[in-house]
Formats: sequence, structure tokens, C-alpha cells
Amino acid sequence: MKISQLSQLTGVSIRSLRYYEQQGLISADRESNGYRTYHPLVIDQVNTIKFYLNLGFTTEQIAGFLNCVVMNKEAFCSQILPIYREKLTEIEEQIQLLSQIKSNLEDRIQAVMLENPNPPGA
Amino acid sequence: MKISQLSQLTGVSIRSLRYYEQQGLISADRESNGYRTYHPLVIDQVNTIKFYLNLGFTTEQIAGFLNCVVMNKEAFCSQILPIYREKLTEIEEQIQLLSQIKSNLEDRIQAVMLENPNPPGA
DNA sequence: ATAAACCTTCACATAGATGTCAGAGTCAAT
DNA sequence: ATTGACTCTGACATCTATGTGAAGGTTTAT
Repeated sequence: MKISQLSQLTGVSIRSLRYYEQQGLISADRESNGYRTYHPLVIDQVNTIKFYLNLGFTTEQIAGFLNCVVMNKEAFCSQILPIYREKLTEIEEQIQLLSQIKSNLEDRIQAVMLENPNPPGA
Repeated sequence: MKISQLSQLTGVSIRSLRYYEQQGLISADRESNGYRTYHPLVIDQVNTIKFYLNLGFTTEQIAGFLNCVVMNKEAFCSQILPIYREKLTEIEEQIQLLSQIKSNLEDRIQAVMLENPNPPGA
């Protein structure tokens, strides 16, 4: 299939598909005219990439384990565990930071409301 | 005081101090030679800026309410409440998104461990 | 053959705070 | 007067995925 079709089927922009290829995440054959031709399996692959991008991995990180994930469905791929765990820790730290910020913000709101019992927008 | 002193006292780089000035967050008098001279009150102001940057506000947003905060200690500044609330909502959304990502990640980890009962790094 | 709808590559833009460097002026101390 | 430590402005780099546009080749249908 051609690139616009892959784009439609995956919901990923043409621009991004070419970018993924440039980053080594997907590959494409070329027709004689230079057009990219994709194997149907690439659809799954792109969806997998979407999934990991949503998880907060960068394309570079994804490139590091995508083959493993795609080929083996994660079995026999225990190398991926530390990566997941590292990411998990990172996410947890972000959540903690945001929670702290949230607390601070709630404190500020309380402070304003106490000093200003009848604000217009309350 | 001069800029390097302010930098030391606040822990904010000289580069950033100049940037804050450019964004209208702080102001400086100039000596006859062109050097910036800061009023001691600016120290507090810079610390306040640090605080709000940590809260995730942009310098542009901070510029919008900094005068109010610094001058009035937030009293009589009920206009600031909607801004805080908006930011709070934003933070809460980020936390929720991260929590979902965290769940997904934990699922992946479970999946790998089930398919791979005795991984080297476990 | 001409237009519409594809495809290609290359490259610049974005967002935001900060690092860093270059070129140049200034001040203090020797 | 020279050196070292400051200061100034201006500008480019960073990080990352994606948007956008130009300039040009291809295919398909009329």
C-alpha cells in the first residue's frame, strides 16, 4: 500500500510516517517511480509505535526495543523489562512532582480566598 | 547590586535574569556605564518568579499576575483566582494522563513477566 | 494534453527557558 | 599599562514530533 493509505489506516500523518522511517522505526520498499510501498504488517507496527509514543517513549527509545516487541510479542524479551521499569519510575516521579505542584496551587488558592472572602468570581 | 550578585543570592543564572527582564518580569536601573543595578527588593521578586516557574507557569503568564502578587501579597487580587484554578485543572489533567500511562506500563510489565517467568533481571 | 491528486526531498518553524559563544566595553588592582 | 574579572548585546543551539510549504516528478482521468 502507499503512504496515504497507511496514513488513513493508522491515523498517523504522512509527515510522521516518513519521520518514523527516518528514525528507523518502519521500513518501506520503493516502486520504480520512487513511491514508498508498505507491507500490510506495517499497520500493526505503526499502531505499536503510537502506543509507545503515548507512553512517553521517544522514537529513539522505541527504536531500541521495537523489533523485539514486534517480532516476539515481548516473550523472550526480558531486556525490555528494565526499560519499562525505568520509564515507570520516571512517570511516578513526574506524578509526584505534579502532586506537589497541585498542593502548592491549592494552598495559594486557599490563601487568596481567606484574604479575600468575597471575590467576584467565586 | 549588580547582576552577578543577584544571581548568587537567588541561584538564578545571569542569563535567566536578563531573560526575565526581557519578558518584563523584573526591572533594573542602569549605571552610567550601562551595567544593571538591582534594587534589593528584586531578590524576593526573583524568588517569587522561581516559585511560579516551578508551578508550571510560563513567564508570560507570570508577567500577567506578578505585579499583583508582589504588590498586594495576593490580597485584593481576586483576578488571580481563575488563573490558579485553570492551572490546577491543567495539572490535574496531566496527573490523570500520567496515571493512565502508568497503568498501561504496569500492564506491559505484567504481560512480559507472565510470558517470561524467569527473566534474568527479575 | 491538461488538470487533479498523488508522490518525492529538502528545509524551516514551533514552543520555552536556558546554555553558550563572540565581540566589545569597563573596572580594579598590580 | 596590562591583566583578570566583570558587564553588555546579539545570536545561535538545545530537545522532539509534527506542521507546513516549495519545487518538482507521476499517475489517472477527462
